[in-house]
Amino acid sequence: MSNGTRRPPQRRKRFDGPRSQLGGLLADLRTARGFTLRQVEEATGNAVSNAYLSQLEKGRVQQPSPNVLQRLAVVYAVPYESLMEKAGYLAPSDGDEARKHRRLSAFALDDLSAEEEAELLRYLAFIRSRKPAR
Amino acid sequence: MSNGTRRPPQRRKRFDGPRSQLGGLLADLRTARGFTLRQVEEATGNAVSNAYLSQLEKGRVQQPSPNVLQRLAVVYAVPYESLMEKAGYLAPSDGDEARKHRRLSAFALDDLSAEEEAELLRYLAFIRSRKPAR
DNA sequence: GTTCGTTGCTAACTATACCAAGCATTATAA
DNA sequence: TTATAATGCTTGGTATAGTTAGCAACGAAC
Repeated sequence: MSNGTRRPPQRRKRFDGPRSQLGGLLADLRTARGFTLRQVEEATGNAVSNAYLSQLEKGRVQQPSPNVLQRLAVVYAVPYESLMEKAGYLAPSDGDEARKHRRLSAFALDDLSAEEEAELLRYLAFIRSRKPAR
Repeated sequence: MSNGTRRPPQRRKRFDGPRSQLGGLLADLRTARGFTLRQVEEATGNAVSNAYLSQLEKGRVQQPSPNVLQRLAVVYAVPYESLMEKAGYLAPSDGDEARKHRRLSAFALDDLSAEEEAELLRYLAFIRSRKPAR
């Protein structure tokens, strides 16, 4: 009752081998932002259940529908197309449109692919995990 | 055998899903080009069966997968996006959203310290150096 | 007439996306 | 300790996308 601020339990990370591309990406995006499965579920307006999101991240779903991908793209603030591509929808056949310029200028975050962003965020989380919380 | 349970001789219009805009569009596209269901099936490399195409045109399928839509878009020589839109995948409104999305919104950039930014930049360069230019 | 051959269409079935409910674990509070 | 809450994850089930096999109606040739 008394509103003690609980801290989320930390789960041990398991290394279950090579993750599916989309699953790993989604997991990285979520954890890098510090969201829980249920937070994402709510952020999508209950359009994506936490159970299903878990299955997605574990690579147990082959081809999630674009509806789901779009919701997640909004929540994670990544381009919809990159998720579609990872899901195997957008043919990588010399895709010209999805292939966007990469400037590589100063902090060209606009040009980050979702993959790169996920890696960066993961790395940032790693950096910060070594320092006391602010 | 085959006693009285015959189907009505007249092919009558079943009023099932008149509001399936996608179905009507697909039917129009096909008939306008003089294709038969089986011709389209073959034109898609047997990726879309004639039976399923019939269901699509009759509006019996709610949301065909993008794979199917892309195949049909190629066969009918129409933009993929229009079929996606008709299928209800791409949001019709939202104005000119698709161009550039805001990125990293959840992970405020101003939250980065100078050291963190520098480290991320170096890491980004490292990431990109490992991948051949796309 | 009776065969073919083609048309659109449907029934029956399989595969799987997706959810509701719950479980195991961890952490905090009493 | 025990209770409560929050986490990731699994299980059982339902809805539906998509296929294979086939049917009835229409011709054209025999």
